[in-house]
Amino acid sequence: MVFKNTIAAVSPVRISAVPFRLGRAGLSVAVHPVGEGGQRLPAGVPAPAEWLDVAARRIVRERVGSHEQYLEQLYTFGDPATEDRTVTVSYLALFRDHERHDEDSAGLTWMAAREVVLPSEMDRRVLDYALMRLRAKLGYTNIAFHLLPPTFTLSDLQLAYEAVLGHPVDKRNFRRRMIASSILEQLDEKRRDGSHRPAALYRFASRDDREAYLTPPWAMERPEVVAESIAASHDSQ
Amino acid sequence: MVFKNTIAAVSPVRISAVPFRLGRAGLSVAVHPVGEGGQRLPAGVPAPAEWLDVAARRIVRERVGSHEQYLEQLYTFGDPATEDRTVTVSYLALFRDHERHDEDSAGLTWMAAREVVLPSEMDRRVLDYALMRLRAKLGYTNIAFHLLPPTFTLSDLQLAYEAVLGHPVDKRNFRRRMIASSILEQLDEKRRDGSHRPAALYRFASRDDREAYLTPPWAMERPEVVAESIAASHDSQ
DNA sequence: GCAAAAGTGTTATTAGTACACCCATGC
DNA sequence: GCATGGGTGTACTAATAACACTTTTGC
Repeated sequence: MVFKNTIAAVSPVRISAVPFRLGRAGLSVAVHPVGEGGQRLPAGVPAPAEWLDVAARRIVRERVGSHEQYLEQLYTFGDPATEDRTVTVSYLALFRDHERHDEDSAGLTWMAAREVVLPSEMDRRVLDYALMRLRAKLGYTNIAFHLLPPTFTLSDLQLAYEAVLGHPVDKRNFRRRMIASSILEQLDEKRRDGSHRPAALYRFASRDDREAYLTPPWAMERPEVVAESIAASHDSQ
Repeated sequence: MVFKNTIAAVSPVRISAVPFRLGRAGLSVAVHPVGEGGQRLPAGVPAPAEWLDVAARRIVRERVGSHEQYLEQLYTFGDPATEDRTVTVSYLALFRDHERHDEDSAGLTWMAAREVVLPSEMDRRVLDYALMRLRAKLGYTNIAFHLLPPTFTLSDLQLAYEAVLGHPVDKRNFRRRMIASSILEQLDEKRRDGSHRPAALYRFASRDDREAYLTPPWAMERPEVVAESIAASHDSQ
């Protein structure tokens, strides 16, 4: 007997995003103010014939008013508490602080992550998970770069790590690790911005992030790489 | 202006699972035969008022005919190729070989992973990703245990790793690492199963998997502190 | 006694951690 | 000349990787 993959029921599908950036106040999230001092995460609905990841990108850009530097699907929640069996697909989005943001493009504001108050249980779950993933990924990917401008100093980079992690890291060990990783490329210019020694400027040496792990290669759009990696995962016996 | 999180459209939501177990032929997948030598991954639809993870568990148990040892959500795909905008939520499921499986409970059969032929593009994506995640997780979690019976020898465990990874690992380093991790507990009994020295039997010392996210040591500080800091970053100031 | 799998240590290399002072600049 | 952040090295410890022989059993 062969089972039919029958599709019987339908559910509303919702996309919910956590847009992060690094501001003067540290790690910030873009939220919609709602009610008395509460906020809600930006969300939306995919259009017909639209991949979820494409829909997420569109929704994030519409709401935030600028282009994200990084987008990653997190987790999908089915909430039985909702009458209509809403399914929420959550995304993490990273922005550069220096990019122009139409602050009020959609009633959206950037708030320090620790000051956000989310009345929605689902929103809290999504934010918690996004933060956890972001922190974890600092350790084994170059994800932090997506929060920084194209050129930056090692101190900038370290501050980014500390802002996300929530605790200080050792300067010498940090710099050694970063330089050893050889994803940084030192520029000739230096940045002079105060009464102190100028800081060397860096940029990323390579475009291809190795966020390989949790993000499937085909979920990121790099056709050639995708094919190879999928092939390899079967061959390697 | 405050944006409404309007839920306008609905989509069929489908759950697709990759049930793995370790058999004599190495890593096997449970599939439905379909067409001429092709297969399809087991799939189903969530019921009303059912969490996705609960639905996935139910579907996997119905199809495979026994209880999975481990279940994890993988990725959610919106396939614009389907007329009705089907959304597929994919899951990884691990089974113990020795459990009784109603082989034909739903026309389902276990096949060596490398021999599976999936006509569906979506099915191939899901299987590829499941395998990638399973392999990656071997390295930093005790996920392999869910593929083994309650008691096992170190050789069993090593064979499990090798079957999933697809390459041999060093016996002495493997045993040292496993024992050092102190998640194993040696039993008094030994297993005699051939004309050779009997092997010591082990079981898992703890129930709680630490699939703790890939948290690098230097991002960690002390465990409690991290927990606090995650909490703190949400509690409104 | 021999086949078959279990079990066991050492060495070399690499990665991580802790820690404190001098350097270049603007004012 | 002093305040400010930029930049540097060393010693200790822990983790990883490579590598081959002895032990216990069934027959």
